[in-house]
Amino acid sequence: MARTPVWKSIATALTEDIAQARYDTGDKLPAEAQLAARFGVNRHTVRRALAEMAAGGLVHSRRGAGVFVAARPTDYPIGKRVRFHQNISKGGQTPAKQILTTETRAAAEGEAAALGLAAGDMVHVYDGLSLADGQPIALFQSIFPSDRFPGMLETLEETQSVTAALKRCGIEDYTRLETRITARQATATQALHLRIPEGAPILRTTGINVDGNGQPIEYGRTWFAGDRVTLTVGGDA
Amino acid sequence: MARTPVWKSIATALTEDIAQARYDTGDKLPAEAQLAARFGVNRHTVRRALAEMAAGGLVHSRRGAGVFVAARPTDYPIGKRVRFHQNISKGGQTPAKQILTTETRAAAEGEAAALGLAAGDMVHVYDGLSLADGQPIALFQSIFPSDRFPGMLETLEETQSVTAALKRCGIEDYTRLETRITARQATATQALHLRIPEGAPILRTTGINVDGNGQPIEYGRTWFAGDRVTLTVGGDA
DNA sequence: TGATATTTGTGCGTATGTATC
DNA sequence: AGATACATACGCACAAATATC
Repeated sequence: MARTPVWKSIATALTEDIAQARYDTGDKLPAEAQLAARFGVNRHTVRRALAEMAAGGLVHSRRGAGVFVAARPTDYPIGKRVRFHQNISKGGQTPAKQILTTETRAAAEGEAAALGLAAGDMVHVYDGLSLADGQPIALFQSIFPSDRFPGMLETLEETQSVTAALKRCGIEDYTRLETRITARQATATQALHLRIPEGAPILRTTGINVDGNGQPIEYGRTWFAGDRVTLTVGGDA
Repeated sequence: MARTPVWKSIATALTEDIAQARYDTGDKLPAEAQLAARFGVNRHTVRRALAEMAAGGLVHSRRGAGVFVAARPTDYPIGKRVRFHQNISKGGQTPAKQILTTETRAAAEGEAAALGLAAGDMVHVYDGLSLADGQPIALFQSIFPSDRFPGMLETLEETQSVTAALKRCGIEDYTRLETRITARQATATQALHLRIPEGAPILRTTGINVDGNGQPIEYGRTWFAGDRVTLTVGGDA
């Protein structure tokens, strides 16, 4: 078996340092020469690690000045009420969304099952990109029964907010039944959107949101950039 | 109503076979030609069924080798009470643990902070491997304040159970404060223990367990093989 | 303002192990 | 087995941008 490249372990070590807030956002990392000394390697090897982290958007360097922490991993609470806008704002970051596609089509088998629909029933599909402080955090796909929310897509394109769109459809509140989490590797398209290297770790969550009567109203899948997000369970859930 | 396609019934028949453990994980299914004979259909029809199952992740095929039963992802509930033995048994699988190392040493900075200790206080460290149905699913490290649980390591080595060891130390119940989840890539050593390719996606969770008075008693980190585990939040949490 | 030290960016050369043809 | 390509890692030198006194 091939052993892990030194530059990769250095990258994870530094990533860990940043995640554990040993370096804060905006802080300058030690100079490359110092890091090379600390890890006992050549400066090139440190540079390879920093390049990887820069590709992931974790740091950025300024010639003559130093290497700076671009972003600390965002905390994203998972619980009964999952609201993107709230989650990001509460962490002191600025949330934003980009619509990739919206369409209305027949539900696939798994989608229909999740929403309690019959196979072939129509659904609204909302593909998008979530950002925090301008940096892409996650790709998501939200699926709604179109029977129940006929004119929903227009509101969604206006406000980009699931909560707002559902509210206009008469849903005052909704809660998350269950969230399922697995780890995957980024495909080429995912990597492109999230601006991470291909094959980088991805947190995939799937969840079903229900209205007050326990009726499923949204089947959502989200692919988080693993380096930039920490999902949290409990605490304030 | 159109009657179900033949390929679909074949897919469900084979899925049933796998669910009833007639074929175990990792087993090779009979060759497509043999399956075609068994079901009395053309090989193309069998292939359509296998394609559906492969899309669902149930099997995967290797050209020239055969079609193999993919490991069924283990559901692992994350919530207030996280118990490895319970979690695995409830899913109908057989839990097991392997001790890798146990030691008592001074706490690192982050560990001390998590447990509410002073820097340099002594802690018990328990490194191990968790298995379900004989297949490794996670590496873990549990850290306990040694002041409070002096003779804990012996019990731990006997029973391999955190819950049992804590019980013998007078802790009847404990709950999880918060769980933090990120995605990483497997290092060489992790890959070796978990028997996954290096760089494969890993789910890393960190959590703090507290006693009835909210006093931290365990700081635990776990690295799940992302392909083999689905963390679930809510539902029965 | 201006000289100087620091720090990143770039280029070239060398060596080694691994995978592939 | 041999040839070839590729990734990793080290070492040295210098250019360019920035910080500091």
